[in-house]
Amino acid sequence: MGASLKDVAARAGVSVRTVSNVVNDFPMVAPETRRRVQQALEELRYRPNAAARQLRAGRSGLIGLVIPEIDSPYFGELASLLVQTAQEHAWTLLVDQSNGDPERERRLLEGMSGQIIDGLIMSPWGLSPTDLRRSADAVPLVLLGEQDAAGLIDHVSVDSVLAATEATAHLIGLGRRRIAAIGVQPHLSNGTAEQRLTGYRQALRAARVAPDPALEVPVTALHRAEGARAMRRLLDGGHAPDAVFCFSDQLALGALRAALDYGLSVPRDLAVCGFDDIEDGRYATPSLTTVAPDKAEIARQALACLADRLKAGRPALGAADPGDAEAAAGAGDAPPPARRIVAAHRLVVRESTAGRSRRSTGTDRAV
Amino acid sequence: MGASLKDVAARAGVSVRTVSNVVNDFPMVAPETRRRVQQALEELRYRPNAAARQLRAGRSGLIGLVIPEIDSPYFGELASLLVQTAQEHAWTLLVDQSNGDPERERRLLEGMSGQIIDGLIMSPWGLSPTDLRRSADAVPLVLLGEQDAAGLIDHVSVDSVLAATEATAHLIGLGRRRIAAIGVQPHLSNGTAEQRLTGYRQALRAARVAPDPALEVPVTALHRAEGARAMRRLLDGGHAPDAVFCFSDQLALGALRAALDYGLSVPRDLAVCGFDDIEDGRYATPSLTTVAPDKAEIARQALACLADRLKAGRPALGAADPGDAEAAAGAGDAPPPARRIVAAHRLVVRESTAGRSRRSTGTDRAV
DNA sequence: TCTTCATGTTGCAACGTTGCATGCAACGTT
DNA sequence: AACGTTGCATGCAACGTTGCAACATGAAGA
Repeated sequence: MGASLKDVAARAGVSVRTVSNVVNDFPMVAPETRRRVQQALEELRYRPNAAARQLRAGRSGLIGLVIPEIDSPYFGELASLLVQTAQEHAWTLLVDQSNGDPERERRLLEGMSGQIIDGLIMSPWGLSPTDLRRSADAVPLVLLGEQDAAGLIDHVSVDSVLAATEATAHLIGLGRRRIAAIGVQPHLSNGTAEQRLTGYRQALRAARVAPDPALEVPVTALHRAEGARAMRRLLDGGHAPDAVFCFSDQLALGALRAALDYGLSVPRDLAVCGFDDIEDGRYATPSLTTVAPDKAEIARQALACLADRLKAGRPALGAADPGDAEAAAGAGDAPPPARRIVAAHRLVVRESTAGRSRRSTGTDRAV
Repeated sequence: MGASLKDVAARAGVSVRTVSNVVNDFPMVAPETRRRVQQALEELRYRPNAAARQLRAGRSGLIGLVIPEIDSPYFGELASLLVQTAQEHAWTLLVDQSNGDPERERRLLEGMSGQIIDGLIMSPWGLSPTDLRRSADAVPLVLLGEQDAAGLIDHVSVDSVLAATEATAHLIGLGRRRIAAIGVQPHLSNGTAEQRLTGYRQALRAARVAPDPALEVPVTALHRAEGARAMRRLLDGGHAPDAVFCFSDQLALGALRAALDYGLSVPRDLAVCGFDDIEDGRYATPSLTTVAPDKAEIARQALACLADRLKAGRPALGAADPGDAEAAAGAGDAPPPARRIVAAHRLVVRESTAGRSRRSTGTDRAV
């Protein structure tokens, strides 16, 4: 255990309180005293004890992040942005992964909630918004993802229906008509797959392309292996499509690989479009057309939303500005309704759906 | 703020201490009392306050993890394994990223160290072992990576020199003689690139292949873009190699992409080998031969090492078994010297260096 | 000289938890 | 009847920090 305020006080010959005043940069300290205390602080390598601070102040500066998988590129990139953005709020991120397991999601939610962390950002796969609402009580919660939390919980996501419509319309615009959709996930609660399927169907209907149930392929996970399996199934089953919209880039990369294995040329024989804009897709051969959610905006909005809740929720212990405290208290009476924040997205067209030569500069972000 | 022991005690009509006894499953509580308390606990949805517990007990159950980038596949996979393995130790991981910036590494090290976290796992890029030793004091520290911490700090890594030798020997075994190395990083302190370069050179020497400085290409980062740039430089500069050993899979995937853009056939014209065994490499076209560090073992060993230090370092507050406390105290006298733990690795040969047909089942982990 | 004031400095209490020591019944033993 | 023993329950203190109120000190004003 390191040095405490008491140790420093003893060494500098002042009271504990004065040391605290120096540490916290309070004005009412004589220059000479401040100097002496600062020297003692350095000599003893004093570091404030976060646990004690939190116990007093009721906040820790820690934000929990629960995602299904840290090692999936999409969540990795998102987590990275969240960690970076959190630094701007002077927050540290406590990352845990649920593997999409509802039980584990609940345990993390209840275990972290109300404890140690000031707020929680979660991308649920297994729990429904109602479950989430019931389990989360103590701290503000912001969801990432498409689930319909209808006024129950704040959440941030892109408009997946619209994005899927645009992606599918893009494929239709290439003259494709047998467009498969890979990534249907009936068992998941988060609504992502549903919304993308809805968008896909809407685009087909709008273009008067007859839907074919055989072209809607379910998967059990969003990994490459599943994408490859789905594509093989399509090709083996005699349902060969001329384009495929995958609900994630990983699925698309797996599908791409399988198609190439079957001797297909992409995009000539098969156009491939993904979703997420992960880095791998930019350097795949051919590079992958995809829907790019504005991940930086998602991170920014999620944290901003949490910041708002924190400001409103707690009576601002020791608020410096009385006017501000007033406003916070006023907002605190009627907890503001849950927000639904929609982040931007754009369709990034690359080689896997373009007519361009394969011998191009390659990526839209080449160095 | 949630309910405290005091609230529960008031409701159950017992003392605070008794509630604590129930919460902690102490035996000396009458069944009837226990029942009453438990009911009160549930009614008030009591959750123990971690800050207060830590303040008392001196430990938090939190382990810090500082890695350069969460979104790089290698560190993502490693972080994922660490989080999972940490669960077995009943630890939660606090993840932060340094971007390899020495200043930021130092800040994280000092800021986290001694505070809130019980231990720290770090993969330094910018700080030298000496710097690290100076900054880290309060909590046990385990390094991940190749740097030579010579007895200063515990660390876990694969034998990069040996692995690089094997990889290069594999390329030589294919009959290749103009073997490039992509990934030299003169400015980094972590020793990874140096060791892999050493291994590469050793293999060349052992096979009596004349080294060519023009084939050793530096990079400024381990990303795909840099790999592509390096490969273009090799091909444009008239130093066309017939094989390339990249110090990371990401570099290899970038190099692969650039080679394909130049119309080369891989592996016919150019054999490509990477390092890390990230998932992308398994599904690339062609799939990527690589050195696979045993990441699960790295995670396991790092946490086990930390667990040892924790057991030895602190006098086991309230040790249940006196014999055990004795042993811990005995070990505590002379802090055991820093350990160097070497994790296993293996060379995974895939399409990018094999003579196999391109139309294969693809990956060595196909589903 | 006595109040008023500004400027520094300090003691006390409390945040929620748990180790330790003690309290207090009811019981069986001498 | 006095005693130790056992089974439960409780009070006190402390972990390190900070809000609050109070305290000194000296200078300015009445």
